[in-house]
Amino acid sequence: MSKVILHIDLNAFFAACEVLRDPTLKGKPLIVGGANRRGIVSTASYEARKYGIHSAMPTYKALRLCPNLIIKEPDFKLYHHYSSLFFNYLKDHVSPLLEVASIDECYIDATERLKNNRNPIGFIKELQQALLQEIGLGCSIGVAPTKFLAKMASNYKKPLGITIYRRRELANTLWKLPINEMYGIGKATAPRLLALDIKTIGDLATTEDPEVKKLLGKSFFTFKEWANGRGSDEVIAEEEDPKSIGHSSTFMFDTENYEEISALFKEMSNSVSERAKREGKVGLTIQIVMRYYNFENVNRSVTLNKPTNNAITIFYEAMKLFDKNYKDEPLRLVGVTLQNLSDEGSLVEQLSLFDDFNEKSKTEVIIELLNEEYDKPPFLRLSDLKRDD
DNA sequence: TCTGGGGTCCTAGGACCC
DNA sequence: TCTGGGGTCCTAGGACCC
Repeated sequence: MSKVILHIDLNAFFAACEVLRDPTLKGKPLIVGGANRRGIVSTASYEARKYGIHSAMPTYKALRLCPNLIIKEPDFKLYHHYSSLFFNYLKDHVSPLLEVASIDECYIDATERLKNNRNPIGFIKELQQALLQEIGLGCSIGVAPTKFLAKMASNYKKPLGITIYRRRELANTLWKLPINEMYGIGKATAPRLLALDIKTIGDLATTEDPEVKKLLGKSFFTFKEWANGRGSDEVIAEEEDPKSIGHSSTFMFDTENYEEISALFKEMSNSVSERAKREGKVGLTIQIVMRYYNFENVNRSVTLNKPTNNAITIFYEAMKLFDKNYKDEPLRLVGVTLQNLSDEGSLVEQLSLFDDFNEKSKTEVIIELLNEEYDKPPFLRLSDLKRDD
């Protein structure tokens, strides 16, 4: 028995929130994004899109396209507020069987809710209107028997679209779309599929070409199932535990300055620690990312003996990774991520505090204490001190 | 004046164990 | 002599999504 899955996607969500806070912005070209020299557009209002402005475009380019563009720096507290209103409204009025897909989109299993409804499309139209009138948010809704099809359907018409994908009509609907519009196929894979003569989603749905299988690996079967209407229809209401907690930041200007770099590592480590503590998580693995001036990314990670969310430990391990791996070239971004997360206070974490002193060399502990005491970026490199003496 | 920041998942090689 | 094969963990890189 087929289910009725809805995918609901808020239109230009961040920009819409800004308009709700300041109604004088309504109808004006507006973006939410970075306002500094390295900022990019996160969301463009539909008025701004008329100028050719779109997400991921550098802000200075957007400004060139539309000199009287209004720029708002992101305010995630505001967005989370409206996001919660949106999800709660849907849980109350459609079904609690709601899966959050991101801050501005979700899946709902509406099978039960629509079972005895003689006019399900009418219900969905009214829902869309109600979200607009009562919360002030426009959305596009996809209706289909699987999550993938619902997602593709909501994407088909924006803003304020309602699109239905039925299994028996796929060959005349979904399959006609160009391959780059398929969820999961991005800018690296699309051209390679085109080179293998896979031009549409229908081409992928029906191919058995071994070259295509080789290119997509395990995903080949997943994508084929999706495109043929046999993807998952399980809407999972529980929110999942985060698998990693990370922060990264781009320098205003590329830098090779050790003090500047370590100061940013410290700031990122502190943010990671704070958030991990707030969420009651500890992590076993600490990863850093260094992005060089030429966009080359280098990741390095280390797995500890015991999980942590301590700011000093995270910072210290991050700097050790940095010292060991940094090649003296200008950096544009650094980041710190805590991985391999578990719940704080779980058994694994209850190991003796004395382990700190057994597992670390005296030098390491001294550096930690110094940094703790003065609460400033440690301009000490580990190699500046002699080990274990 | 090129290109943010938050994530998840997959692949592939090497270490290590049995 | 000069060599197996499976499983798991760790690490690094990359694709993709919002």
